[in-house]
Amino acid sequence: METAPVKQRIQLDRDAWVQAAIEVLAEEGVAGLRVEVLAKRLKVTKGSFYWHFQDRRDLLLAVLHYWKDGRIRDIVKQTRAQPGRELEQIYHVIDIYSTTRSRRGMMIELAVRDWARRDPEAAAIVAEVDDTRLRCARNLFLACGVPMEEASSRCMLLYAYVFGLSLMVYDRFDSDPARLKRDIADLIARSAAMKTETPATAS
Amino acid sequence: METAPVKQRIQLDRDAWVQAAIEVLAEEGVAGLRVEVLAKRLKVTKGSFYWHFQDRRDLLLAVLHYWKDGRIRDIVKQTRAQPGRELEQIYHVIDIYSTTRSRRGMMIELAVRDWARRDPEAAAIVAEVDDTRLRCARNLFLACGVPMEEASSRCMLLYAYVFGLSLMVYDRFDSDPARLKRDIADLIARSAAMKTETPATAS
DNA sequence: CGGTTTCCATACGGGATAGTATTGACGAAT
DNA sequence: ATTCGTCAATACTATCCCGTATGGAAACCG
Repeated sequence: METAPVKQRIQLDRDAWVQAAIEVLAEEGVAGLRVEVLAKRLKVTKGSFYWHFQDRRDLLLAVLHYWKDGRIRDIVKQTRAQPGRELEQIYHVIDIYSTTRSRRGMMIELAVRDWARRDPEAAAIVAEVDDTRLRCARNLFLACGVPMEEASSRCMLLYAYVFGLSLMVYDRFDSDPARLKRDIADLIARSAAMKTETPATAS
Repeated sequence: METAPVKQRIQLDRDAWVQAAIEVLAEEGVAGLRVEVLAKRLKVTKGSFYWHFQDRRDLLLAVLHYWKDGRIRDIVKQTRAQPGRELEQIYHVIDIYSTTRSRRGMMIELAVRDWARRDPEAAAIVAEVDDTRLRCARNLFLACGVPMEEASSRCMLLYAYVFGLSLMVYDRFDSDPARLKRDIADLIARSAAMKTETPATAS
């Protein structure tokens, strides 16, 4: 399980810093992502950090690109459906984002998006990810027989919903959040234009 | 237009600080809300601040409550419809939040929600606001003849959508965002259970 | 084995910020 | 006019943090 028999280093590399940075990002947001804090977490000093990175900004950009690559990899995987099971896959995508299961991923997602509201470079990365996501999801709708414009509307609604949902605090509102989410998934996914009428609710 | 003929003070009071704080909050987020920065913006020094507030936390809580009151006031106003025009009002609510017109308000909204992700007190405030909003919006759906559970789903979808939308960067995705938003509004507002079939798209 | 490279520790300067303590200015009441 | 209460300026301490400079240890190379 060693990375390489020759040249095994127990030392930190750029990637280790980026990984830890993403952890902090999820917990504290970009504002809490300080190099000395990060160094303490990795049990080294800044001396190490400034060896691997030019400055703080350098780390932030690395985090951004690391996140982007991971997201896009996941997206294409999640939106690849066996022919005929596209609707099922749509439900699956909604489910992935709206459950507490992927809490960590959503925390990172929200931290990056908040970051992007004030940082053009982060905004550009989010734009790429969103574009990919929307196109992939739209293809699923198209494969279900939904016309282009409606497919666009529905996939946009889908992603806006899942991100917005994790910004809300709705404990007091509904006693059965599971039912709520199921019904909302139907509102998003079910189109009159669809081939399948009563889809097996992919759970 | 004077506040009071007697006792007019040109000096700062708590409220002036809170107002300015919300301005900074919109621009920089909670993390950027520092007392010295705020003081500079108001052209005074911290000496003034610590007279009006116990500490930074004191200001933050004041901001939170000020925001809550304003939100709830707006919500009840926005969701009050003349009988028979409830559907129109639903479209209006969607419109309010999804246009760039109310950009400032949305920036504050997002800043508070990001804040709430790490601060229990902020989360409690957001919970109150969300609960009020959801119930008010649900009443609109109910008034349209939509059954309870569907009304719950649709109003939740409504708010999650508008917040999520302002987190996304979709410039490249669609060439006609106006049409997109219109169609999505239809997906959210239009129910099979509705009395009115083809509502005049309140623009 | 000695030199070189790689990675990290330490020490330092400088800036931003929270909070306190003290003083000062100004208007209002007596 | 004197006094008092209100609000703000100044000065100071203590942190936290970025970035740099420099030295040191361990691995690697010849």
